[in-house]
Amino acid sequence: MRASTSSAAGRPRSDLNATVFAATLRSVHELGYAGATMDRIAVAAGVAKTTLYRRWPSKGALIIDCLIDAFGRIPFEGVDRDEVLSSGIRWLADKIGEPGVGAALAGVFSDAVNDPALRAILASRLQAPYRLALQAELGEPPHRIRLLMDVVTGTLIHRMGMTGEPMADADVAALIEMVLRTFR
Amino acid sequence: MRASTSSAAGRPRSDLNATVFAATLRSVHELGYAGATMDRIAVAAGVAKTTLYRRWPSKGALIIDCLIDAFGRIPFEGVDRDEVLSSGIRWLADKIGEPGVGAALAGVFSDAVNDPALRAILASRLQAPYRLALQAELGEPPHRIRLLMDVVTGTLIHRMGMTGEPMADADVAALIEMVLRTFR
DNA sequence: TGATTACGCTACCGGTAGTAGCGTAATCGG
DNA sequence: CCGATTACGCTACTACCGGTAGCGTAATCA
Repeated sequence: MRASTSSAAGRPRSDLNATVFAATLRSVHELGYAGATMDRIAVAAGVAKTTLYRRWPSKGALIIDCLIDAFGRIPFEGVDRDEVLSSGIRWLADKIGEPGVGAALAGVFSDAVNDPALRAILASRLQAPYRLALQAELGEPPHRIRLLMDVVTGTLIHRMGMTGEPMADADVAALIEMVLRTFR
Repeated sequence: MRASTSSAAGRPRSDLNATVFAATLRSVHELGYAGATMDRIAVAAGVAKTTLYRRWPSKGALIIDCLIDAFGRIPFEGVDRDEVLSSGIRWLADKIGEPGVGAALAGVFSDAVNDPALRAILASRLQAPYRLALQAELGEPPHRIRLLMDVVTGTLIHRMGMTGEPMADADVAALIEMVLRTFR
């Protein structure tokens, strides 16, 4: 018996998720979210556009999968709540500062504002895991976690969107200070 | 001598800014930011699409002017900093909760993320006046005001974008509480 | 009345997300 | 080795949107 994830018959999918994700972030970094068209991403990945649509139902879904891959899991570090919170916020700020990640997040977020289907994917696949992990780690009620995520993510994205640059370290420190006063 | 704003010759512009702004917010409210196309806004306003483009250079510019009109000036209320801050945050939350305003703001914000020209308009025409007013009212250094606006606006938009609904009063109160702990 | 400017209308361009269909390549079980 | 099956590349296509060009007409002023 073969591994259950591999179907028995037919040509297997070539292993190009990593290639596509890298090409996606690179395209977004160089051309912006709107400029990173599906055609260009396909060319950058050395893949046919139709192949992208065989694997992801829409551009938004591709970007979200790309972001899930880019973010990974939160590395909870530290012993007390202060350290966990501040390291988590710094981790998110750093990730958003990586080339393409912040712009991709802001772009797909804004697409999701008026696309309920995409919003559902974004909320369930990208945000929910972190919400649950934070809830388990901090032991706060759900609405507190929601507010925490709105404040941290919203602030970082807003800065990125208004300036085009990720938030500077000094301001991240001020944000941490502010959050700690409420959630410590 | 005539009023300096009225040029001497030619057919005068008909007074339809208010009509267009109302039609814009209505369209965004009913169809979302992406669904509110320039064609539809024109039809909703009873105006030709070319007339819109004679007055606004782009859809984003129209939305921004519409938002400037919708927001107006901050009504600073209260005697001490606590009252000024909390009433200001509540005012912004209420405005964002008005039909179409939140979606329009989120939509144009996301357009601006990857359109530097639009971002410049957004920053200078919509955000700067409030930044200066807050600076004068609170007497805080510029980077503190920037952080304050990122936190408040970012949080409200993020909630709106992730849920499709404006932030509930209880959470607005919690946001105010949090901001006051840092900026009081 | 003539010059000037704004408006409505139709038609158009360039570009983007997403789809259809075909030939071909890669893998399986027999 | 062979047929079935599935994935891939490619070309062509649709539908839609932001934005523009050009023309006839309406409104205003000198």
